[in-house]
Parts: sequence; C-alpha cells; structure tokens
Amino acid sequence: MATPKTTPGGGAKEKAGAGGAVPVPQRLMAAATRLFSERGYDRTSVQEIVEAAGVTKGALYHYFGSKDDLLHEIYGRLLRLQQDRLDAYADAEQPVEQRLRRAAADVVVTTIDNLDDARIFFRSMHQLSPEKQKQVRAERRLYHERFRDLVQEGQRTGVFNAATPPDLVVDYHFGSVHHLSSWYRPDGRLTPQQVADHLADLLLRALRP
Amino acid sequence: MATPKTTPGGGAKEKAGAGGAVPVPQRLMAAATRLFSERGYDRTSVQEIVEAAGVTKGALYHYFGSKDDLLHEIYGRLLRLQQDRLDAYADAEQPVEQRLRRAAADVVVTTIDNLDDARIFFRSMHQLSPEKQKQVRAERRLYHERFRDLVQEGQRTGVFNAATPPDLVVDYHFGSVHHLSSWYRPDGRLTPQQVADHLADLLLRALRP
Amino acid sequence: MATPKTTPGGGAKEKAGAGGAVPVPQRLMAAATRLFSERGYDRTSVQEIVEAAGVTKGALYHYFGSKDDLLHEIYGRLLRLQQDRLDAYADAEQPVEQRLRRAAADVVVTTIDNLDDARIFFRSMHQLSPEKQKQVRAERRLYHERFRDLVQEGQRTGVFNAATPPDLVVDYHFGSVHHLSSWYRPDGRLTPQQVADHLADLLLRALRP
Amino acid sequence: MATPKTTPGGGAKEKAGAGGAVPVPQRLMAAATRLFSERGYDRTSVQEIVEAAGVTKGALYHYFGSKDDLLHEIYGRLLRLQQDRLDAYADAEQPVEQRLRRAAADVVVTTIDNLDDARIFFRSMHQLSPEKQKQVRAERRLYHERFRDLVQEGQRTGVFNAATPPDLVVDYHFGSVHHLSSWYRPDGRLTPQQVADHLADLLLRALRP
DNA sequence: AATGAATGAGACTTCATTCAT
DNA sequence: TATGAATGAAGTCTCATTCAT
Repeated sequence: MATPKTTPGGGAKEKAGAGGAVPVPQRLMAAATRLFSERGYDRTSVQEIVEAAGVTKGALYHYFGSKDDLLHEIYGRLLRLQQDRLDAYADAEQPVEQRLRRAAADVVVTTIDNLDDARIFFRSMHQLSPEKQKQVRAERRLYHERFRDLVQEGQRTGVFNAATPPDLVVDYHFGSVHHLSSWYRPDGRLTPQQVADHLADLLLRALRP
Repeated sequence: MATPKTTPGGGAKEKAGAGGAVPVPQRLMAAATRLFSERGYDRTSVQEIVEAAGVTKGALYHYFGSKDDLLHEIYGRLLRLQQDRLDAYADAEQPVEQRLRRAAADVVVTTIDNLDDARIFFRSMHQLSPEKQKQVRAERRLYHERFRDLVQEGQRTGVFNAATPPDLVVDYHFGSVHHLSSWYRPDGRLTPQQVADHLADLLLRALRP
Repeated sequence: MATPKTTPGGGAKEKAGAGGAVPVPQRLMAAATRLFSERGYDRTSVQEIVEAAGVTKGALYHYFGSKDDLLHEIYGRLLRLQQDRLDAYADAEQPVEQRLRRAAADVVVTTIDNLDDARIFFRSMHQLSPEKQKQVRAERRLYHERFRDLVQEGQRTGVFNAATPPDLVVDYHFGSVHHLSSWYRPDGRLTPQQVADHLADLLLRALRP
Repeated sequence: MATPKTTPGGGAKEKAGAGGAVPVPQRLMAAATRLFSERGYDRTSVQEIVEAAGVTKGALYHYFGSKDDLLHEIYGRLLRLQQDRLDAYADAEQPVEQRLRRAAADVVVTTIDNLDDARIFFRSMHQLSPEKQKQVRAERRLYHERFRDLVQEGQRTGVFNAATPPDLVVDYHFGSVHHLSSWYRPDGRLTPQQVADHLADLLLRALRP
C-alpha cells in the first residue's frame, strides 16, 4: 500500500489556482457518505462514488485501499467525534445526574447532525471486513463502557435507581439513538435539541430512584 | 407467473410418503432467514439459499417470484405475528398501565424469540423493492399507531407523564427493541423474559408522572 | 460450487439437432489450450477464451470454478496421459534397456503430439494456485520416480553406467523433453518419431557402462 | 525519452557522500530480478519493484523506458556473460573433446550461479515485446551455433559419434541446462560443480563413438 | 413440480504509464 | 534527479433470472 492510503486527505495540497477546491479524498468521502446512506453500502458501486466525486476509479484506489476502507473511514470519523464529546461531558465537574443528562442529550444532537454517518453506522457495520469490524467494535465498546460508568456511578451513589443492570440501561438509551436515523426528518416538527432533551428526560426519569 | 407463487407454503401438499418432510417453501424460508440474518440480504446469493435448503434454483423460482419475495415473506411473517400479539394485549380489559407494560414486554420477548427475523428487519428493509418497502412501512405504521394510542390514552387520563410527545415515546421504546438484535446473545446472563421486564420497567418508569 | 464444476465435459448431453456439436466444456478447453500456449496464461483473458469458444463468460464459470481451473484441467489431461503410457512401458516384459528406451522415446512423441499442452505445462505451472501446484507437483513426482526406478534397476543390474545419480539422469532426459516445446516445429526436418529415436539413443548411449 | 535511459547503470554516479550506496539502477535491477524470478514477470507490479528497491516509480521511469526494459536488461546481462565464457572455452587450445566438456560444464555452473536470471530467462521470454524477443533470439542463436560448431567439429574429426544431428545434440544439452532452474536447490546434495561434471559426463558419454 | 445450462450486465480491483512540479 | 497524483483500460468473477425440457 502506498503512502497516501493511510491517512487520506491529511495533506493540504490543493489544486493551485482554484482557491476553494476540495481535495480529492474529501470529495470521495463526501460522495461515499451520501450514497452509502441513501442506498446502502452494497448497493452503491464504486463507479457511482467516483462519478459523484468527479474523479476516476484510479484516483479512488490511489487514496483508499478498497471500498471497504471508505466505509471504515466514515466510521472512524464518527467514532472519534463521539468519543471526544463523551469524554468532555463525562470529565466535567458536575453532579453525575447532570453529566449523564448532558452526555445523553449531546449524543442525540451529534447523531442528528451527522445523520448520514449514523445511518451508515447502524446499517452497514456488518458489511465491513471482519478485522475492521473487530476494530470498530472494540472502539465502540470503550464508548459504551464510558457511558455505562456514568450510570454505574449514579447507581452506586444512590442518585439513580439501581434496579436495572447498567449495561442494559446503556443499550436502552443507545437503541433510541440508533433508531433516530430511521425516523428523524430534518423537516419534522422537533428540532434536534428538542428531541435530545426529550430523550434525555426519558432516560433520566427512567433512572429516578 | 405460475399459481403457487401467490401464497407460498400455504397449501399442505407435502412429499407423498415422507410423513415428517418439511415442504419445500418452508425449507427455503428457513434457509433464507438464517442466511440473510448471518450475512445480510445482498451478500446471500440465491445459489446459497437453494443449497442450504437442499433444492435447486428452479424450485425456488417456482414458489417465489424473486429473491426479493423471500425477504418480503419474512417481513410479513414477523409483522403479522407482532400485530396480532399487540392487538391482544391492547384489547385486554385492564388498566392502561398494565396493558402497555405487557405489550412492551411482550414485543421484547417475541423479538428475542425471532431474533433472526428481527435482525433482517432492521438491517435489510431498505433492500426491499420500493413498492414492497412502502407496503411494509404502511403495516409498520399501523403497529406503531396502535402502540402510540396506548401511551396517549395513559397521558390523557393522567396515568402517564405527558411531557413527551407520544410518538417519540414509541420510537424511544422501539429503538431499544430494534437494538436487541445488535447485542442480545442467547447465552448471555439474562433470559428473554428478564430483559423484557427490565425494558418494560424502564419505559414505565420513564412515563411516571 | 455447483455440480458441473467438478468434472466438466463428463456428460454427453449435446445440443439436440446439431449432430456433431462439440459440448461447451470441451470447446472451452480447446480454446484455452490454444490461447494459453500461444500467448501465455497471464496474457490470455477470460474474455478471449470465451470469444474463441463462442460462449459467454457465464457459461465458462458455470463449468469451471476459475480461470485457474482451466489450467489445472489441461495439466490433469497431460499428466494422466503420460502416466498411463509410462506405466504400460515400464510394466512390459522386456529387458530394462528396452523398457527405458521405449519409455524415453514415447514421452518424446507424446510431448510433440501435445505440444500445446506441453508448452503450457513447462511455462505456466508456477501460475497455478499454490494448492493446485502442490497437487500437480505430487503427481509429477510419481511420474519421475517411476522413470527413475527404471534407471536404477539398470544400474543395479550392471546394464547401465552407475556413475550418475539416477535422479539426475531423469532430470537430464526430461530437460530435453521440456525443451522440445521451445524448438520443435511440426514443419521441421525431423518427424516426431525421428526426434524421439535420437533422444532415446543419446540417453541410452550416455548410460552405457 | 531522457538520456540515461539508454545504458542504465553504466555510469558511476553514486549518491554523493554515501560511500557504499548502490546506485539506483542497480538496486532496481536487483529487485526486479528477485521478484520476476519469484513470482513471474506478469505477476510482479512496477509498484512492488520500486518498493523493494526503495525508490519511487518516477525514478524507475527515469532510468528505464518501461517494465519490459528491465526484463530485457536482465536478459542482456545473462546473454553477454554466457557468450563471453563460451567464447573463451571454445577458443582454447585444447582437443575438441576437452573444449566441449569444459564449455558444457561451465554453462551449468554459470546457470546455477545465476539461477534467478536463468529462471526468468526460460519462463518469461515470451513476455518480452516482439521486437526485443527477436533480438534476444538472435543472440541466443549465435550462442547455440557456437556450441554446435564444437559438436560438429568433433563429429567431423571422428572424435564424436555422428549419429545425431549436431543441432539436436545442442538442444539436448541445453534442455537439461534450462531444466536446472526447475529442480536445482542450493541446499541440495550436489554442489554446482558436481552437477556440472555429471551433466558434462552424460553429454560426452552420449557422444562417444 | 422441478432441473440446470446459459445469459449478460455489472461488480471490485489492478496496473503500466504520464505529467506537472 | 525524482516525486506521486491521476488516468483509463482491462482484468477476473458473481449473480439474479430465464427457458427448454
């Protein structure tokens, strides 16, 4: 694998002259994200991606080792984003109740803001190559555990109802987060923030002692 | 299109002589269900299905109009099952609190009992042909509305907290139901009934006034 | 892999009506043999093979699992032929001198008669998949050993000069056999039988005590 | 086409400062030789060659006009070497019997010492461009004829058996030389010199009157 | 009721080579 | 002297479906 295949889009070399020209790797990622989200990974051909990005197949394979790699990059982008945000909320100096509420609401807003990524995530994960899947799952587990620790802390300190196993509580909340990409429409009645507040409320109410 | 393609497996014509032989359409459905669940709809070839069912391609196309039809049948099977059960719980003569709790728990157990069907449902819906997808969505909406009406009834009568829009409550719960196929393992610590009770508890607690 | 992929061309079902129609698998083998010999395995595309055979790519992959399989079949055909003939000569009731001479001459004639197969054999063996290569090598080794045993027998009984290790004698002779496909031209001065007699003479003279 | 493409590696311009650094053209030739021998010409990509040599594609195309050129260079190197050695042996002041024996043995040792080159030679010649192939064949013919003249001389003077056409004798011997790259292993029981002596013995014995 | 040979379009990927820098 | 992004053609193989039997 040639060098550029590792961190596509990392460099800042843009086409001279065209001030706002978006670099090829980014164009490819954007096209792939939209298409994967619209019609699914398997139903999107490499040909369609490169046409949408305005490049040739050779260019795609210059930057990405495989179609699978594109999917992996999309995952990585979302995972890093969400992990960073969760860490920030979890590390805050606040009562656990507030930390959990904010983290729970934030992941909803972030998911809605990146609804294409999210839809791809929940729908196409099993289409990743086994080894990449393993890697993604491992990162996902870290995220889950961080979230679970918040629940656990609240239960231990008596702030939350301890009747439900904390792992199950996390899956409960993330079920509703995953589900967002199935029903949320940007033109619907509720803003992302409103949805987030409602879902966080439901979670916190469910955890009241 | 030959006659049997309309309601495959409906008739009881089994291979003469072989008392317990499973009819071909059922064998095909079972094989397709397992394979679609394991590796996804697009990654399962018709050839693999017929091999797993022990028949030939001609036989499949004798009973089903297309690969797509198999998927549609799996959906129909699950949808009918869940709609029937929900109707029974919703029509019961009990306080709305109990009716909702039982319906919410039951759909969890039913989903776990049919985890392959459920996984296919949440993962491959967008691979159905547009018209079949429309039909499935319409049936799904009926189901959703029936469930929502229970929530609404409780909110109207003051039994449930009315702070959250009832549609959102339904999506909240069904998010966690969909998510089951991503994490539930039959060999895990919790039985289906225990998971169902926990999730119903969380829902009911979230709805406390 | 579907059934027909195992022994292509085994069945005798020919196109009704066309009395002398050659079955598809044979047509494919013949086209592949000619093309592989002419321009090498890697330089021959599947497209070219099916065009030469007058069928479609789908048909090729119906009968053969891969391009590699075609090559393997060509090998199998030649190996079986040569092994059978060597066995017949080696088992004959004759002095070892005559048995070796006849076997040595026969393999020359057979090689010339199947010069395309032979050229493919010596040129493209390393393009077989590793496991098929292993299998071919094993069969080849049996052939080599059978031939070597003849040399050894003559050396033990004093009929042949024992100065050279018998394995080396075999490689010596088969080197010249392999080389035939590099220089022999059907329109040259010597008939296959004449070449065979000369090469067998050289071998036998080299083995004189 | 830039100047250096004609005689790559001929100049002695090495990287200033790095005393023992091997010049780029040589590094490329060495890498190509190893890879072509290991996996064949067509199966070796330009990318692999430049990676193995530690340079980039641009560098390769700076020194060589094409991938094909690399192959041609390898041929040229071996051909020049062998022609020079044969000339030396053939011109020696010795009885023809000794001159032939020494030449025959020497080509065996030289071939074993350059087994990668030899393997490439006998396996990938047909992958050269037609015109380069013609050129190589012409040089090869000169070599063959020089060798044949030795045989002929011996036959004319009665030192060798004249029963076999001299061209055939040459092909006979060179068949076994070509074949070396198929079976000789450096870790085997026989040293290059021993193999050479055995093969020369066989040839000379086959030529006894 | 069922077979299985055959189709033909389209899938992902590789690669030698060029060219602006 | 050397880079490496980009090309574009060609490569092997898969697959849902049809149809004569």
